[in-house]
Amino acid sequence: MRPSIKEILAMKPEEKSRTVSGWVRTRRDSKNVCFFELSDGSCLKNLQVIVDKEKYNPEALLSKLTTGAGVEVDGILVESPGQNQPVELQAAEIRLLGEAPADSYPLQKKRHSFEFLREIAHLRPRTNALGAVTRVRSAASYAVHKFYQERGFFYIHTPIISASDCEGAGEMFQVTTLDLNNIPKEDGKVDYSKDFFGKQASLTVSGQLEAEIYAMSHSNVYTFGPTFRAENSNTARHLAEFWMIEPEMAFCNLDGDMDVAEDFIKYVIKYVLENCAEDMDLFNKFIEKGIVESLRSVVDSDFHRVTYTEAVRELEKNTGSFEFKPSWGADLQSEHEKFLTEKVFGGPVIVTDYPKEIKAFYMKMNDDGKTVRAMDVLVPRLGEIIGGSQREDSLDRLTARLEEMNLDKKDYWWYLDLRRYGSVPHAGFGLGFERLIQYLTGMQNIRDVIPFPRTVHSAEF
RNA sequence: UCCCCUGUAGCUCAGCUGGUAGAGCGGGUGACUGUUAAUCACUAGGUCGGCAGUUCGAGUCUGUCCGGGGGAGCCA
Repeated sequence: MRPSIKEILAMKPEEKSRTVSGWVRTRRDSKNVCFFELSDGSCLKNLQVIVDKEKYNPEALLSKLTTGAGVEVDGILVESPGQNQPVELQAAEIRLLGEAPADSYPLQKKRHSFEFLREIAHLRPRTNALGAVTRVRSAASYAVHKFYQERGFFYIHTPIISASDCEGAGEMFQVTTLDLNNIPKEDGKVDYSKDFFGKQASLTVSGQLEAEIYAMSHSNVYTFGPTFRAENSNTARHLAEFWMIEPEMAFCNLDGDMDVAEDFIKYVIKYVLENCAEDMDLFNKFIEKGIVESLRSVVDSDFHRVTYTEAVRELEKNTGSFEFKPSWGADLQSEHEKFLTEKVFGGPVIVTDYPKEIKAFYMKMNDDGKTVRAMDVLVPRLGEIIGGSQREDSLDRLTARLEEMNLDKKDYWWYLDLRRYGSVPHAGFGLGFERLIQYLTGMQNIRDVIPFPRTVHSAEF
């Protein structure tokens, strides 16, 4: 393989000729020289190529070196007299591989709005910002695996298609091979015995319950895969298809859960700051001023930890600044979460021990009988980035909770078996990967941190 | 799903109380000490989101549909 532009930019000037390939980002022309910059996506910076027209002047070809064109250049890497780059390529021969006619190519050498770029998601990774997001997302993915693998966690592939009917974490996308124009029915209801799986099936909304199975055999496990929610939500932080990381730890209580969550977020931040410095600099300058400094301080300080009850008490001191009055028993509003992270604590906050009524059936009950061992990690700008809990490991209490919430025990037979055989304390959480990328980059809309966003009424590309 | 804002040139927008359209950038052409958001000059681009209505006259007012954005809820 030919060296990437990232590698070439780190090289010293050399005598022999080399070949560089990439796409033209910008061109500047004057009488005797022509400059154009090449990108191959390997880094934010471009390689400047200079054509000395007195030595080499393929006029017809130069006019086609417009933004977006794919080219191959033979030349010598020389020291650059310019200010912005240590080296540049002195072109000896240029081959146009694929032109990009300037009168129709949508990307121009100017700033574009993210809204516009979303409409051309097939071309937007060629821009500086989206290109940087792409590299940061890749680095963060690697850091996720690295963090868990270094700690002896096993990566579990939980199913994408779920027929277990007990996830209940949100509206689900149904998966079917039935002919929707001619649905088989029995007693007026859909006859799912005729469907592919012989029962109703959906895309997963969480891998947690299956991850718990493996936590009960391999102690520490994690999942990292796509997740689907058919909610009709229309915000800058929701997707119908998103990626979620869900660790699950046996012999672990809520405190251990919080420790892992905090270490995990800090680890990924640190990894990205160290390995994507150039891209982070772009976000720091143009997307969210000061983000690098604020992320650094997050790495160097402890997350604040408060109980739900304490948080509500804190909010009640400032009732005046809210549209919705905080009150014990009600879920925290977005404005409350923002207030806690941005005004009260000025950084990430972990809120624990929520009222059982506003949390899922599987969370471990506290001795007070009113609250559960839940925790949400809230961060500035975004709000909730992690939701987790210690799981109820008592068969009796879990059964009682199912009954209280009118859920059918039969649907949870294998989940209850985990409490019937060798049940031990365990805990875990779910982290929305795109929200983490938003947090890292400062990108305001979640649709711009995933290559192909799926949202209500939108599944283009 | 609810509330608010918005839809004018390829892009980002201006267009006051109704009189059939402008800028910057981008494109093209030319000029130009090696430029780097290059610079300078000239130039071509628009059934003003769709439909219907009020009016002598609608980009501008009304209704409606479609698209986009922000906030809320649901959550990760």
